[in-house]
Amino acid sequence: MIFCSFVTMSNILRQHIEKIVPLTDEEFGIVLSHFKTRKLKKHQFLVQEGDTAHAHFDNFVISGLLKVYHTSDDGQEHILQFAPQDWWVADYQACSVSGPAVVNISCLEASELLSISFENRERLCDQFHKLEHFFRKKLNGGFLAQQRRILSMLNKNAKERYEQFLSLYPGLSQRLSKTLIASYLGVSRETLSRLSG
Amino acid sequence: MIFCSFVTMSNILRQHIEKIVPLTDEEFGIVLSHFKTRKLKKHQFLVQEGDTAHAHFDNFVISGLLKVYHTSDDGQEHILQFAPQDWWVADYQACSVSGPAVVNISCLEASELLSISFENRERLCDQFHKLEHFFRKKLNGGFLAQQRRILSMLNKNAKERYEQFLSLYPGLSQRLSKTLIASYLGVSRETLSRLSG
DNA sequence: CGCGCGATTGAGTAATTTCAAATCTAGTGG
DNA sequence: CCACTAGATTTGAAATTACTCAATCGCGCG
Repeated sequence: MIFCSFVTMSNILRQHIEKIVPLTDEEFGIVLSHFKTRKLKKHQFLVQEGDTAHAHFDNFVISGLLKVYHTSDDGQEHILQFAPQDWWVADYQACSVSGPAVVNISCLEASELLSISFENRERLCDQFHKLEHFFRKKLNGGFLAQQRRILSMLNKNAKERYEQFLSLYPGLSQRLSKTLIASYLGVSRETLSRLSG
Repeated sequence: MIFCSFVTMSNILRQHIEKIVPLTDEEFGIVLSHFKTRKLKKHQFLVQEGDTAHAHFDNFVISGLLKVYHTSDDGQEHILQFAPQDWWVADYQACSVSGPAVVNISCLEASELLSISFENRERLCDQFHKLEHFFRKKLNGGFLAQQRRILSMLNKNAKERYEQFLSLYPGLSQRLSKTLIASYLGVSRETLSRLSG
């Protein structure tokens, strides 16, 4: 695993934002100053259920892969989201309620992030209309993805959902164990195994 | 069914927005000028799958009740959202892709709406930072609700999902047939019937 | 080789669906 | 007031789907 330099990470973030809103050098400098870099190893936690500090609230993934999940009383993991490079990942629940985290976020691969606290993100949105626009557009994309997922859970059986997952995220499926995909799709790993053949 | 006057409808919208961002009279006047009122009867469609016009893209429900749903090939309805008074309802998919509508939206009760076109909404967001903020916050709430719903589909069995629905939306459940609730929860109406007893 | 981990397979069980029939309920007209 | 109808709900029974638990397989690695 090769790590990026700070300059490289900054450039990746800038390009990502500028797909939606253009920024001057000065503006981007200010934006960037609100972020911190983080490097996490495989299996390390970004957020654990019950955490009360939101210093690393919203996270842009430069490299690596994370999972957002909830553990039910019987110990089963239910995956809400995978977050590969170029995605944002957060405990979105904690943001509005600003109580303790209700989900876990951990690394499936060693990962590099640019993290921003909840307060800093809101400050940026206040200060730069452009950034409020950027975050709204991003959120809109996430909303649509979730809506599609809900529809596929209402609509499709396990096999169809699996095929849809493979075609939606072809690169991702190779980096995930079938067990992980199963707990994203909402089926047992045994059932998924019987489907693939 | 008693209809509201235009002034009453305006006030409801203003109060709704001002829960998040304060507005001057002048600002609200401009905002309001981007909306149109609509009255729809029970069973009438706001959006039908395949519609290409987005003149009534985003809709604030003053009174009544609507459902957003998708019909699968075998004719089954799958409900993505119910929209009672004080909620927003849109074919969110159509907004980003701006292609034809992929869902149906129809009235379960006679309804009064304040509708805004996609273009007008984006114009408002451009013109007033406050409104971009407002819509981001609203979207965030919707995102969280969807995330909770996904989790409950991964997490809970039919009975638990039903009980959660009843406790989350106590007022709504009385206005909905069990068939409708079933197709929101993703179970057959027969199964839901067996659970309630 | 032998260990560990993920994936697969088998068998029995539980939950849900499907299709059909019966019941209930609200509204209508005689 | 009563009969009648349409729609929604409930119930029954068989079929399907997915789950659980246990055993086995396959593979990379020390």
